[in-house]
Amino acid sequence: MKERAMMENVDKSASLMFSDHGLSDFVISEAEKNTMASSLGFMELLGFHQDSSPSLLDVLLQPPASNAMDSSSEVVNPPATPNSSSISSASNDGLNNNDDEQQVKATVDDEGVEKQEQEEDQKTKKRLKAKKTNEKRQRQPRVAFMTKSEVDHLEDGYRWRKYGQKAVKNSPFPRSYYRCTTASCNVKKRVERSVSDPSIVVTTYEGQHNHLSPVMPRSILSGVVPPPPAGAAAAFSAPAMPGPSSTQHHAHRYQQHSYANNWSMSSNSAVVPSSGSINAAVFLNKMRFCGPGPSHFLADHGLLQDMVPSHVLKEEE
DNA sequence: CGTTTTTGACCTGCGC
DNA sequence: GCGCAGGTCAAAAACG
Repeated sequence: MKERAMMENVDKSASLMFSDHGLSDFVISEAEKNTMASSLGFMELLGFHQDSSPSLLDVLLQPPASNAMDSSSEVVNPPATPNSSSISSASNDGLNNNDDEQQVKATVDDEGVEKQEQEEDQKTKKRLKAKKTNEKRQRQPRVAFMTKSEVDHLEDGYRWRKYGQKAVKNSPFPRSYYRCTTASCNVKKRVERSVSDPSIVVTTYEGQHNHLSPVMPRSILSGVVPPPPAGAAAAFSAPAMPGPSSTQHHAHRYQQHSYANNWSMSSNSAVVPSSGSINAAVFLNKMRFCGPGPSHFLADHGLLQDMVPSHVLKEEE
């Protein structure tokens, strides 16, 4: 049932993507902008677009402080997730009332408690040390895209390990945090559902894979794949179709996604037609060729055949 | 039994 | 300084 509904939605879907690779000229609808802003915390994008101030590249490459978070609104929706209780950190009152109990424990098991405290201290110090050594946590350029999908975690050819989930302000849907499971690869991605259209999954990649996709089909790996371009789009340096691997159980629910009917890419003017029938993995595979210059674009080797120039799309409308 | 997910706690940065 | 929201950690639970 749900799947059929999905299929019906596919063609009229308006998913969208933006990257830091030459997207200074990117065009999205008002509704999409709102969705993006609320879903991703890229509030700056709105201003950026309307004022035609700095390019998206500039926005995304800004120092962490400016675009890392969205803390603008004051409305707090009750999170609809089981772990929402994590927000209750402010309510220490009840805990403090246990002072008596704690004192008794202290007299009975003084040493144990002390040990525990010491351990916790050490843990905290460890954390602080680790963070100090990293100094200002460097935030990598990010790439976000929206995909119409029933499943939250879209298969993109890489293996991800979930390391966190948070309730998102103004959204009933939680945001999940994933890290690439490959050692020494610190690519992360965030996955959340769009507030305005729950059938849309917003995936934000951060960082750059330093390895090939573990489930990359040979046909894609061989020859066609040049070294990944620098920057966030390389996070998808070798995305794979959700092929006949162990990931197929995801794949069968992984709809054919269409992409923004208004999506453009700087001078390349590439737009994925809304009637397109490529899925996210293929789309990402295309993206990796959309580097700084036209040469990247032309390096498509046919993979971009279902992208059409924006003017063509407009004529069709 | 190894790997992944869940989830409460904690940290950081920002705005007021 | 405080509160809030985003992001991360890590122990425990769940899973294959």
